[in-house]
This record gives sequence, C-alpha cells and structure tokens, in this order.
Amino acid sequence: MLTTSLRTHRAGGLTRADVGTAVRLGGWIHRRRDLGGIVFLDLRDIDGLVQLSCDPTWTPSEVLALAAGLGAETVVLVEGTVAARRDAARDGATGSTDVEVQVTGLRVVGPAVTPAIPVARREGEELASEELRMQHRVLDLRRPELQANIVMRHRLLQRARQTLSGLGFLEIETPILTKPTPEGARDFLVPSRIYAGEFYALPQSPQIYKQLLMVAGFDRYFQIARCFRDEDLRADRQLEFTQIDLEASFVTQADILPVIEAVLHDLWAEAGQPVTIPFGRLTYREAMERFGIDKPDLRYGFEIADLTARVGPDAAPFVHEAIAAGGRLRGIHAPGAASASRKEIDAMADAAKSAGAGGLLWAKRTEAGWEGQGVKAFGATCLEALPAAVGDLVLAVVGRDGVTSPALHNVRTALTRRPGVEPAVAHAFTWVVDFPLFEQDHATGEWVFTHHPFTSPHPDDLAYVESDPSRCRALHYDAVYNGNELGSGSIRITDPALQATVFRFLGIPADEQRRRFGFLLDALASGAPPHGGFALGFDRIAMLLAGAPSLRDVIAFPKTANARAMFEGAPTPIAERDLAALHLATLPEERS
RNA sequence: GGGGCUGUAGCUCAGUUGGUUAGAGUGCCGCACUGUCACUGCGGAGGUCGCGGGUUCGAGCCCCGUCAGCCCCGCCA
Repeated sequence: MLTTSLRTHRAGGLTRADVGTAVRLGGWIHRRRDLGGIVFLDLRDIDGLVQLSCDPTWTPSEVLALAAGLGAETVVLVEGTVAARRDAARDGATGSTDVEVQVTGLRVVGPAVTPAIPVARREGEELASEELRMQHRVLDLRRPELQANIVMRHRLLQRARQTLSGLGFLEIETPILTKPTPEGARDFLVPSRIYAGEFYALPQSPQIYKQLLMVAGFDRYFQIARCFRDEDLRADRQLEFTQIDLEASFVTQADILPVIEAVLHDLWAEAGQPVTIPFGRLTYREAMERFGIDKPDLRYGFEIADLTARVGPDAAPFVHEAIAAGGRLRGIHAPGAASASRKEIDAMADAAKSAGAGGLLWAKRTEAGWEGQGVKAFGATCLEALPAAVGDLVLAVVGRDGVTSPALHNVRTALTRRPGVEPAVAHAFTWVVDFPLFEQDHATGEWVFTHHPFTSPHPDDLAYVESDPSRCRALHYDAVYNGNELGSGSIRITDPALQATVFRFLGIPADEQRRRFGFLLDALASGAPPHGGFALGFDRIAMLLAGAPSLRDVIAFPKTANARAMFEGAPTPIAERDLAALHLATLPEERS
C-alpha cells in the first residue's frame, strides 16, 4: 500500500486547518513513547515535528506492532488522518501542538542504527561534544537548531541576490582555478597535470577578476563567491568561506556605501531584525582615537579620552618620561565601575599588558576621595580635573598610540562584558572610512599595503604616496557591526602608471609586476572606467544573525580548528601514481 | 610556530590524599502499562579511564611524550 513515492505533506507543517484530511508523510522518528496498548511517535522533518498516534481504534494491529519497535532516526513513510489532539502538546519542541496524525499505515523505508549522538534531546540535556558532532555531522545537521541556521542561510543568500539584482547588479561567476598571487594570505595551490611543475591557485577573493569585469564593461557585478585562504582557523575563520562580492563602475565611495547599506538592511530584515539606514561614519583616525580599534563596538560607551593635557607636575616621573618620549596618557572613565573587584581590575590589567602596555593605571572615586594603585601615578592635579562622580573608575595607559590603543581597546572590551552592563542599542552599524593606504611592518619596518595593492590613494593625498606614506589615506571603507568587521571595500586604482608606482613603492620591481600583474596592468591601459566595490563576509553575517558562537554552526560541512574535515576525512594521503600524474612524485617527503 | 583548556560506559558527567570489584543520569535491550509529550515502574547488558612510556608494592589520579577537539596569539592583502 505504502510506496516510497514523494510524500504529500510535511510533518512539521500540519495545522488545525488540516484536520480531517488524509495525509502521507515521510520523516525521521524523533522519539517514541510506548504505552503498551498505544504508541506515540514524534515524526520530524525540516519543518518540525508532528505526533503520530497509533491506537488500536484506527491502527491495524500489525502496524501497531511495527510502530512499537521503531528506534530513533528510523525513516518511515506514514499514512493517516490529521486529527485534533485530545490535549494540546505540552512539549514546546513539537511543531504542531494541537494536531496529530492518526496512523493507519506505516512502512520503514530507511532503517537506522542507534544514533551515535542524540538528535532528540531531553529538556536541559547537553549537546554531545563538538568533536563527536563533527564526526557525525549528518546526525548533528538533523538538529532543529542547525536546520534552522542552514535554512536562514539560504534565505539570506536569496535575499542578497534579490536586492542586488534589483539594483541592476549582474551575477557573474569567476574562476576557481586562478593564477597564484603571492600577496596576502597563503594560496591553496592546485598542481597542473598538463603542465609539469605549474600550478593554479584557488582564489583568495575574486578581486582582480571583478576589476577585469569592470574594464570589460559590465558596470555592476556581484557574486556569492567562495574564497580560499590557507591560514590557521579561528571560531570565525574557515579555510573556505563565502563573500557577497560586488563591484561597480563610474562610482565613488558615496555611491557604494548606500548599496551595501541596502544589502545589510535587507539581510537584517530577512532575519527579522529591522535596522535603520544610512549608517553613521567614523574616520579611521577617530575610531582609533575614541575606541582604540578600527572596528569599534558602538553599542557601548566607555570612550577613550586623552588625559595628557591634564597631567600636572605631581604625576609620577614615569608618566612624564613616557609623555616626553612622544607618548600620551589615555584612559577610560567608567561611570559606576568602582564596584569592580581587584580580581576584575587585575584581569583588565592583564588584557592591557597582553596588548603591549607596561601596566594599567587605575583609580576609584570613593566618598573618601581617590583610591587605587594609580592615584600617585595620575597625580592629584589630573584626577581632580576629571568630571568623575563617586563610584566611578578611571583606567589609563601611558605610552605611544600604537600601544595605548590596543591596550585600551582590550580594557574597554572587558568593561562592556562586566555583569550588569547593557548595550545602549541592539544594532550598532558604522562605516569606518579614510583608512591609511600603507602601514609599517612591525618586524621589518617595511611599508606594506593596509588592505590590497589595488586600493586607490585618497585624491588629496596622492602627493604623499612616496614622500610621506604614513600620511596617505586610502579610498577604503569598512562596514562594522557591534565590533565585528562585516566587510570592506575601496575605490580601485585605474591609472596603470599609479598602479605601477604603488607596486614600485611596495618593493615589487617592474619585471615582477609584469609577471604577476601584467594582465591587470594591460587591462587598465585598455580603457578602464573608474570603479570600486565591496565584499561582505557572508558566513560571519549568517553567524551573527543566527546568534551562533561559531561559523561551524552556519556551514553544513565545516573544517575543524586544525583544518580537518572530520566527517568525510580530508585531507588524505594520495597514491604515488596519482602524485606522479601531477608531477609531484619526486618531491621530497617532508612537508612543514 | 607559540600559549591555554578538555579527553572516564553509545551520550553528558562524577570519581576524595595514589589503595578493594571505576559510579550516576540518560540512551540501548527485556518485561508491565490504552493519551503520552523529559511518560512511569521493574530488570539487564554496556569500560583499552584517548594512545605510548615512566615513577610506585599499587596509577583514572603523579611525571614525560604523543594524538584529537576547542579557545587565543602569531598569521589572516
């Protein structure tokens, strides 16, 4: 009677409106409750759960016997009639709380061994360890939470496509097998079978291709682009990841930002979290000055202030020395934070030191006056000049900006995480603009590009590219949300001479420029429209909107922190003859 | 490349100062139960204490190494 032809309903989608209708359902046994004479089964599919009720009144005895023996995760095909429940479900996990299916027919179409990790959990039951969940990824993906994340990811992707297509952007695919670019991150390399000793690279981003598309005349491009970087992983970083990548011609920064705002607005709306646009803006310099970082979390206050001008002669000698050496005394005034324990403050001091600070100065304003380790260091002149109330805490670091900024960022982050500290708003978007074009490598002192070498210098700073690189701003902009960088973009260099100048400044000689980027330079010389674009880190956005702690929760088959695919088992050694076919068999054994 | 945390039954965990036969909950198997929904009750099976070495009369526990997972630094234009 029951066949394996497509089911005609989804278990979790049944409602009171379906009462009385005959249905055929397919799904997984989520839980079984056996009461002897009758058997209840929760049937699960991607829409949720519905209770199957097997009762001798309507269920043939052989079907009842079969139902009584079913184990979790067995796939069954069910026929029955939708009926109102005698009592509404008390289990909130059940999707259809007020209807059940009275089973008349049942067939096992996918027997299942006892699951290695539980899919159906009892209330309050812990998840299996992540290691096991990664090993048994298919079972883990059956969890309603993960299914919801993957469904949301789909909706976000479709919404992004809809929004950009509606704005006139064309979705164009670019190659996965590309030319290695030794810049930036480490490339994944793919050996060529046909050309011994030659390699393709997987794209770190479609950056150059999308610029070529602009030169080719495609005005407005976007792509949901898979990108690959052979670097160490983090909770928010995978080897391969997805960007919403776009580029447009005859535009300025003022044209690009509203497009990204529209996309982000729609993505947040799709996730049921309406946000207002346009976003505010900070210059890079402001962000570093007020928050110590280029991706500030603007949900909170605790801004950094420059206390240098308040330092009086009674401050400690080391403070004066640090200022005389070109440093500044910068600090955070935290209202009401004098309640912080010594342990908490020590943890903040450790956070500051881990960023390179020599120490953290702190003072609490009490009824009796200023107290704390930093009172002498600040000096009374400085402290009395602060507009602090009783119960406030002042934390400060003295030194060069390169030290005080990251240190105070860490301190600020610790302050925002104190119990009882609530964000002023739920969604704090901001643009950060006017990034520096170059920065100095900490170790070598060499100038390197802050983002990528195709970013246009700010037109007002063109003269400084070679004469005073630290002063040269870029037409580069980041989208920041609650302290997370969602993506970045820039107006690109379209003058091949300027592009060559930038390459030369970065120490890439002319012949190497030709070898590596000749195809780009030639394209720019063949009639290039002014263009610029943006790339949004889609996985991270999906993670944030799903409220997930890790990218692994919004990617169907992610890699572990050690870059392994635990479920399918990759990477894996390959046979000698396969290596030989790729001209790799004679390479030395050792790999570092 | 570096630092930290974790690893005991299918799963989640406890395991005292190094000391008898390594426990609990849940899942699994069996029996009972005609409206459960974290069902309930009774019974049962289930262990390479990640792996290797060492110390010791004796190691789940101490030491060394190693593997795996997670977090962080470096790295990630």
